[in-house]
Amino acid sequence: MLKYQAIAADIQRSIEDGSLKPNDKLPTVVELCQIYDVSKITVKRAFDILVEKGLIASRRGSGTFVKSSQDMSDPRGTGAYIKGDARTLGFTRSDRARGFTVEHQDEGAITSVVYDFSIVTPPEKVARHLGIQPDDFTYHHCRVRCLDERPIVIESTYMPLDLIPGLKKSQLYKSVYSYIQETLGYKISSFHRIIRAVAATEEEAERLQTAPGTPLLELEQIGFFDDGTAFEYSVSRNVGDRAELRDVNVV
Amino acid sequence: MLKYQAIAADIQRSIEDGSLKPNDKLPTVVELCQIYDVSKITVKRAFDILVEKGLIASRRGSGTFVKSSQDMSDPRGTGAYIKGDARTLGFTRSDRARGFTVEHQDEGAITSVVYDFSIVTPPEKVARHLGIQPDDFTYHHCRVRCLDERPIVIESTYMPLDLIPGLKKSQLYKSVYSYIQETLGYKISSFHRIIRAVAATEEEAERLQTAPGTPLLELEQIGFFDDGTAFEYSVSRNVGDRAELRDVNVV
DNA sequence: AAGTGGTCTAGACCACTTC
DNA sequence: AAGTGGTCTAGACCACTTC
Repeated sequence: MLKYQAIAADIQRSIEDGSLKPNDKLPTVVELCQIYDVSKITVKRAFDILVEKGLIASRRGSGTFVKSSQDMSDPRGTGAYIKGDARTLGFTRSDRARGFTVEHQDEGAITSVVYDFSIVTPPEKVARHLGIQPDDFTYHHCRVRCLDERPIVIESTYMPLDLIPGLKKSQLYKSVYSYIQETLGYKISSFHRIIRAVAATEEEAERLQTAPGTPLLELEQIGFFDDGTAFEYSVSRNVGDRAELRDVNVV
Repeated sequence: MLKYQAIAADIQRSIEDGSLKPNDKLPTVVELCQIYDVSKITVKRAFDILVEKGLIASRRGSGTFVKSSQDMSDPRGTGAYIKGDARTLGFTRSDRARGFTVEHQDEGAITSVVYDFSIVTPPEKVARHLGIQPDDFTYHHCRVRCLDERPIVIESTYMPLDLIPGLKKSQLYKSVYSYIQETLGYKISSFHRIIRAVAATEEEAERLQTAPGTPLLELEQIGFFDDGTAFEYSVSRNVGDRAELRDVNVV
């Protein structure tokens, strides 16, 4: 682990276990340089991570402070939410405050129903977003993911065949991302997303065990490897009252 | 403007005007150091900005490349969308590709209808999120914002009275954020958000000129000054087929 | 072996806040 | 005047890719 990540993780731990309380002043940058035996720029990068997470705020001339707790976790008791970076984790659910999330795939509470898994030529729009030709083959799969037997989201995903050889239906019941990252060794680096509210169609309503017209949170998304290659185009629709998306937005 | 920001802006300009095309290789870090007469870490920070925006990707050992264009602007032709950081800009609409947005308040196309502007004691939940006591006074306002006469979003906002003296109803027809930043001199630094899909109530439907039950994109949001003080709690509900939210998510 | 980007140092210099 | 965080340098060292 890199030094600035280690320092950020260490400070985050102090905040989460209560040794640093809301509005507490952190040690100064120079003190932290001595404590961790690093240079200023390394402490600054650690701060950047925690500012990005919404945990601290710095004031030039006066110091760096723990933000007053803004515990927005699971306010409607839905028991499930999607974090900002949830797509890399696969499906997640709320674990504790501060938006910290953990995978629960091994606990058996999260299940998938696969409605389609095939190799097709993609729609023109999908081909364009993936940067491939319309006659290049892609995997297409459609699945519903459930938390404790309750359908949460229906996803439709396209991935270029060339990029991801050997994908099998059985992987769809687990995390496709871990297959890509661990088995194939690619590094997923970013997602471009558009978020909308839409009404459930009849088919979606049936598969999601809800009524047609029910509000769904739609995520249209393109995933990229760290070399900038688009590896995935996906549209997922989450049942409005069973999922939500969290975000920390630094200006 | 800081050096790394200037370099990032310069490279972004080259990408947008086509001098750098998708998949083109940028000059190496060392070359850019010479071109701009800066050190490596400054070039790296410029790269970080552009990676964050989804414009470039670096590959250790081989170079830095322009991402293949992922033009997702206004795919449904709604003519209006909310960018990731739109809340600081106030209400915005699509201007060009790559998610670049501009304010259009001076063109008269964006209008507001204010349904309520009063000083009240906040609900318990709001007080908690703002870090104030339930008997501390807050401004409360509810308004509908329209693009070309068409209602897009209904907002309900609470702001602590103590923090923002002198707010008048007339400001609500312009941007409250510019009042806070320019007139009062505070610096807005971040927002915590939860995004959901919900159904329009009868009252909302009437004010938004749509049908009850229509899917709305809800943003529940807390805004912070750069010293970590929460200055705003707001819930806004955007008509599903008239607005969308964009996002670039770096893992 | 040569070239690439990423991390990190030790310290200069600056803007801003506090006293 | 002293203390705070933010930017930036010049360069070392490293991990990785390309040839």
